[in-house]
Amino acid sequence: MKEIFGSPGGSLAAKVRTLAPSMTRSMQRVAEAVAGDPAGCAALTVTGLAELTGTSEATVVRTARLLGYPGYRDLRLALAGLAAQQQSGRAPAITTDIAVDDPIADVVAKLAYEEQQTLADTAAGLDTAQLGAAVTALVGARRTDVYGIGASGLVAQDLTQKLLRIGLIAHAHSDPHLAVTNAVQLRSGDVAIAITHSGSTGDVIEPLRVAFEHGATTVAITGRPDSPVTQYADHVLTTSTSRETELRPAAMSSRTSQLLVVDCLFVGVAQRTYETAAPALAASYEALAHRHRSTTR
Amino acid sequence: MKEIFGSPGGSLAAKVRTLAPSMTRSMQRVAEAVAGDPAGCAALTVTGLAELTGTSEATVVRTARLLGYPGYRDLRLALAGLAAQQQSGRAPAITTDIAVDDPIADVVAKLAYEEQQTLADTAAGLDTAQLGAAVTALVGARRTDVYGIGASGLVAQDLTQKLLRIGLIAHAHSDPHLAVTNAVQLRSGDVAIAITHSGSTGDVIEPLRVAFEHGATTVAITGRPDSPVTQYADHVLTTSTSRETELRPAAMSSRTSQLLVVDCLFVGVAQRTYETAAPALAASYEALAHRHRSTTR
DNA sequence: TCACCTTTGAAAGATATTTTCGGTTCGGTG
DNA sequence: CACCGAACCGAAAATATCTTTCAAAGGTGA
Repeated sequence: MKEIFGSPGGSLAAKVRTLAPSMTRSMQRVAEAVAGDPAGCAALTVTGLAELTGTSEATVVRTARLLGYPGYRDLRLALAGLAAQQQSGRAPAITTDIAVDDPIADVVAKLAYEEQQTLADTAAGLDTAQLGAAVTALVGARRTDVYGIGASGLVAQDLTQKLLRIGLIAHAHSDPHLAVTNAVQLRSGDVAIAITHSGSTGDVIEPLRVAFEHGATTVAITGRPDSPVTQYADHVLTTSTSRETELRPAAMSSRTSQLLVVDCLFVGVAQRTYETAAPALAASYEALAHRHRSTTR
Repeated sequence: MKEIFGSPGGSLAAKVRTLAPSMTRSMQRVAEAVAGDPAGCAALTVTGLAELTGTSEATVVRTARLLGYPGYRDLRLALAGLAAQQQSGRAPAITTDIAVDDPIADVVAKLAYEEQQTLADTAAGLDTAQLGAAVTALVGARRTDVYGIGASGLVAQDLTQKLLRIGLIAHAHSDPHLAVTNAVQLRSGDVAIAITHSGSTGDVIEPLRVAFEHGATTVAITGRPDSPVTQYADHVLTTSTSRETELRPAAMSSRTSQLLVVDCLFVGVAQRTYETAAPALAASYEALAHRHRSTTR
């Protein structure tokens, strides 16, 4: 029963134990060092390992051979692999909240992890039928107004910027008065989108209501599918709500979630209007090129 | 279309993407080979890899250096580690680009996956020392100016909003003239942050340069660590660059990446100023409460 | 077009690995 | 106790691999 080396993680230590009896004293010293600290040994050259174990290069090579490798070089590569595996094994230790005294590296890891989680949740919870309907509405719209305030306002602008780039007519409003004033102009065939995490931001609901009553197709992007904003929404796109912690305000994850939804809308629209969207994207890219100092070689 | 990139090999693929622009043609060939097949390349000697990529040993070594290793030997060890990880680790999860005729559900899944990847890459590539230094500068700053244009402008605003919420004095500028005008006011102890994916946006570099020359501590958040903007930056925070596809403009992933960096800055600052930040966050939360109708139906 | 700078690979130089080979140790034997 | 042979070991030579140098090729801007 011979095993294929390379795949099993702990096979090296086992192999050392098995073969130890047939090893000479100095070879055992080498094997021991290797089994004891794969990562450390992977960083050493033959000479280094020979010195560490108080033996010679020749012995190290002999040991490597006995362990089944063509030479020390290959043993070393295997050790590096082993070390990496070991390391990755103890990676998922980032389940706790961010603490005040977390080192900065942990903060990065935890934030990244949490945002990834948020994305996964959002994708899983998004109703693709509603999304498709919203895309259809956008594609056929004469004009599109997007309402959002605070952090959601930035998302609204993001969506607007993107839609403009593919030739749609879109405006973002963060001023409630102007938003309502503009909403009055909307009529059937137009689209109004409200972005609010809580779903209860009056300043955003109001323009959506007006748009709704004027016959526009209305979309709500919210984390609360049962909130007030949805009563005026033809289509509701639900963002995920992750628990809020003291150092990580809800705004952070809701933003991530909202942006994913907005990206989906954008790509959906771009797909459906590919004929015009593709050249438009290319054109806007071109137009920006001269704003960048040329650094490309 | 082009090649079907397998699952990205950890952060190496990301590093390759980030550094690709600053590579010469033949170095790119090498980098591509390495990123595409870490396991295969780990089995090759310098000469072998040089032949495989149709280049010379010298070029291979140069590439290894650029990727951050002292030489090819070390790159090779890293590759072996990567290969082992990849093999034992999770399923390949191969993704193809978003196609024009992808059903909407696929679009959601692919976008979510790619953004998650972007987050992981960003976290892996972020220099925590630089991040820590930037946080320290922010904590001690009299005032902070943030420059960003287009999509990056929204990120700038996001950062500003957050910093304001914990009591720091911060302004976002997307008007180049006003940005410069304000930059002149900055002096030692102040902080200026430039956000630009390409690193070559003149309108953002200019105010940073002015701030730099007036003695402010300057930070650049960019996807191109070797771009012009970095010459005026005391601290450089690198965002990840994922490959751009027709339906997924670079702006999308760079935004995700930038936001993570910005969040890290924010949380870092909040940690260090916990005594004042915590009540400030609570207060702003309170202040908003009455803007939300309490109707949870 | 020319001058200048970048990129590149061939080959020299430096390291690391493998092999060779002779000395040493140890156990047995006369 | 001296001797012998086999296994063990490491110094150093031989080889393979990696790194550096340098000059030619290729490109760029004036």
